[in-house]
Amino acid sequence: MDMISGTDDDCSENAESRSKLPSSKYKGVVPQPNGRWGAQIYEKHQRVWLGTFNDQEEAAQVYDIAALRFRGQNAVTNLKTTNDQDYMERLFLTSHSKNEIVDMLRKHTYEHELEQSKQYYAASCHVDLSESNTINPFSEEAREFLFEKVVTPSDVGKLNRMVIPKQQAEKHFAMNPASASKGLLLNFEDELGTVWRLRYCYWSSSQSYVLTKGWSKFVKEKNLKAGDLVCFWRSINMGHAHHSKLHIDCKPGNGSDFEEVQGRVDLLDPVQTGSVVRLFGVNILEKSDRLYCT
DNA sequence: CCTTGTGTTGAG
DNA sequence: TCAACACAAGGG
Repeated sequence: MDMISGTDDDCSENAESRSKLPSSKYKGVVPQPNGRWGAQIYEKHQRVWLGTFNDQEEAAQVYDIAALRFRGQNAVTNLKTTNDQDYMERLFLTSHSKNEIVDMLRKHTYEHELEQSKQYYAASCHVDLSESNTINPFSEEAREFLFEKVVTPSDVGKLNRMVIPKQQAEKHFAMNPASASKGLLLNFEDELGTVWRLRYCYWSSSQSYVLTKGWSKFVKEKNLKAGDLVCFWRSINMGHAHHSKLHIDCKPGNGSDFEEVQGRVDLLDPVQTGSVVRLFGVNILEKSDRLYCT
């Protein structure tokens, strides 16, 4: 019934050393002359070789990982269900360059590195979100911190908008007068690679810059609360000099209500008391440039 | 040697 | 963008 590409039945090794190689049922998986399996993915008219493996499933799995890294969460995969939300793995994938992922796959060290990172995330609670003006040496992209805001009750309320502090808006999101009334549609990518399309416009009545359409969805899905931080940054793709992407990330505030938070002078000064942040379901304490578990 | 993975082509 | 095929490069 289940004749899986006759590894043992159709090519009975006769004098016909030239028999056809068995095809794989998996995408991105190709047979090798010695009976092993190669994995490959194409990008930009070019093949990217992912290595050779003993069995199809292993090769297919490798293809899947590459596909998720190269093409995002909507990639067509063999075995991996894109639904199973492995937060850690997605973060792991998006925080490594394609070359790094490919190297791991070729050297068969991906699973190990992933586990290593999971341990690291859980143990040290380190994450490189919202680090200012830094370049991640493991990424192909340089990141430029723009600004962050502690969201107000009205930002997460029924007004379905977030006010961007005027100074920040004019500095980082310059908008020509023509677009002001209509606004601009901006794409922001979050740390998981999800793209949020937000309308950015100027409200002359209140003389303020705001994110409107799409914002309430962001608030809802990220479960943003007053006092939480929203961070904006820009990545510059080193390969294509002129392409930069906008990014948005958020993290919980320090657990107090917004009113309490407002009363605290040292809210944004981690040196003073350290702020508690929940990451991966763990409360962590932020001190200087490193994060520690509480 | 044997294995990898590139060159290449043609189908979709 | 993809797999099929042939075979040269490369390492032990």
